[in-house]
Amino acid sequence: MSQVRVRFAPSPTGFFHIGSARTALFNWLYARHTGGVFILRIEDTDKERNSDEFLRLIYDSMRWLGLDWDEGPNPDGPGDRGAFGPYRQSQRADIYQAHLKKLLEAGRAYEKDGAIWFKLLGERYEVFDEHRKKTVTKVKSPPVVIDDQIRGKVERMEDEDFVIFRSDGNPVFHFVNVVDDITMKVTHIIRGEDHLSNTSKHVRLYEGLGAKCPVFAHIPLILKSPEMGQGKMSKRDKGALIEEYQQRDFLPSALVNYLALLGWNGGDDREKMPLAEIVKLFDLPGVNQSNAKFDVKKLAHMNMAYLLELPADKFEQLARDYLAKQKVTAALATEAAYFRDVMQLSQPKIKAIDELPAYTAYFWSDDYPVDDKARAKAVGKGDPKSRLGELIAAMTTADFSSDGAIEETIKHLATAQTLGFGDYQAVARIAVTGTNTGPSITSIFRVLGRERTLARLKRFLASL
RNA sequence: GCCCUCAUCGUCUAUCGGUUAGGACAGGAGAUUCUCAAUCUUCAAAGCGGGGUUCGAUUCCCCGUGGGGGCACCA
Repeated sequence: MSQVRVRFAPSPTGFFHIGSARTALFNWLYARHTGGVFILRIEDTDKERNSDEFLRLIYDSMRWLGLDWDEGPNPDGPGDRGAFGPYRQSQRADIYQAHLKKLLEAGRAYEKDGAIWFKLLGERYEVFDEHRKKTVTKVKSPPVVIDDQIRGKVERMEDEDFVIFRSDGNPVFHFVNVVDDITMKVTHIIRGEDHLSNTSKHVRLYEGLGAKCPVFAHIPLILKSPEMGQGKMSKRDKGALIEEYQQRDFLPSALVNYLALLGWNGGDDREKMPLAEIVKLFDLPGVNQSNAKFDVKKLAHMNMAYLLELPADKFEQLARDYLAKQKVTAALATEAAYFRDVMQLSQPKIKAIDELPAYTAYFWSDDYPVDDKARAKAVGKGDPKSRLGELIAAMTTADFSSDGAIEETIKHLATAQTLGFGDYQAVARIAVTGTNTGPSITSIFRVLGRERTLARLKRFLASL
């Protein structure tokens, strides 16, 4: 069998969202699985709504997700890669004209009301359409049968001629889509189920143009999560844009893994899988038929799982970039070793990189926010003044070289006062971090060092 | 309104006629522990309804119901 050629064909008329990303991913996975070709085609025939900004966003999002294309526009400059270009519809006008000419000559297209219509084969009759409140011309023809790789056989009646060139001279989606797929030799069309009803038109166009139909595979749609409401996920929904996850520095590998699982499974219970494994297992029969609701929580969990196993130096770099982006300059100004220590404490504790600025604030400056509720709670029980006093005394001479040493010192102190470690931990934590959450108090002491730890403990004691 | 499509825990899903209906996220409880996470153990949680077919249906068929999509000189 000849090589698989699939395409992802977005139009730069809006933000790049989760649904588009998943369609792109499934096409990419199928190409990689079969050793085929993945084509990126830009459907920018709608001049009114196109923008370069959105085009840029498509390139950026695709590259961020790691969905590299074998053929398509060159995102970094003019020109294309691939032998079947150009890959932007706005540059293919002559190709559409040539195909239109073919249809015209074959008597399969005609002009009416300034537009050009595709002519279906069969006996014509007039009927009044109640819903549209007008008389329409119908054509008697056998139903179109689509043999869909995911849906099975789908029958649909296509019984009205339809416009292929608007009166302004521009071709419509159905026409350019089919012409491009023919001329780019696309073998498998993997796209959202929202196109299933259009497919009968496309099949007729293939026939009209004397081309063989590709294999169709209509994948289920991604719906809003229950919190978002009802219906198909749209660009307006919160959490629907790829850009958002990119800005929050989610790990693309986690997002890709999550997206792959939305409507597909590899046949067993495994969910978290390396991309290579997904590529190996991915196939069209493994794709579900029912729509899936997007679950932000599960995505967050996936991201955490990937974050946890990230090599420390990668995490550190990611953190540095994010903190720079968020203009947390105090963090970037710290010594490399100190920065690394803080990151080592943070990596196992946070779920996403964007928690980092708040999670680590007290490491960068002595002027950090204090959680009043946590403060009241920590100070409200026992004898915080005495505990702080004892702690200051003990820490003045303590060994700060390891967590264990600090822990020993505090435990020793606690035993001497017939108290527990916790009696010191709570008040120490609020004193040096301003919060009641975070890494272990011993490691916070160690990383902050004796000077800062003592200064903060004293400052807090004085405020009581 | 017409056409297409889908239907298992709250959510994502496994099961390809015979299972104590499994896993994951979220939720509850517990363990661990210096807090919070993580981790481990554990609990609760599902076959939309009605007809068939069959010795036997979550699984196959039909009818409802419900969800989703499409019906443009948008893509």
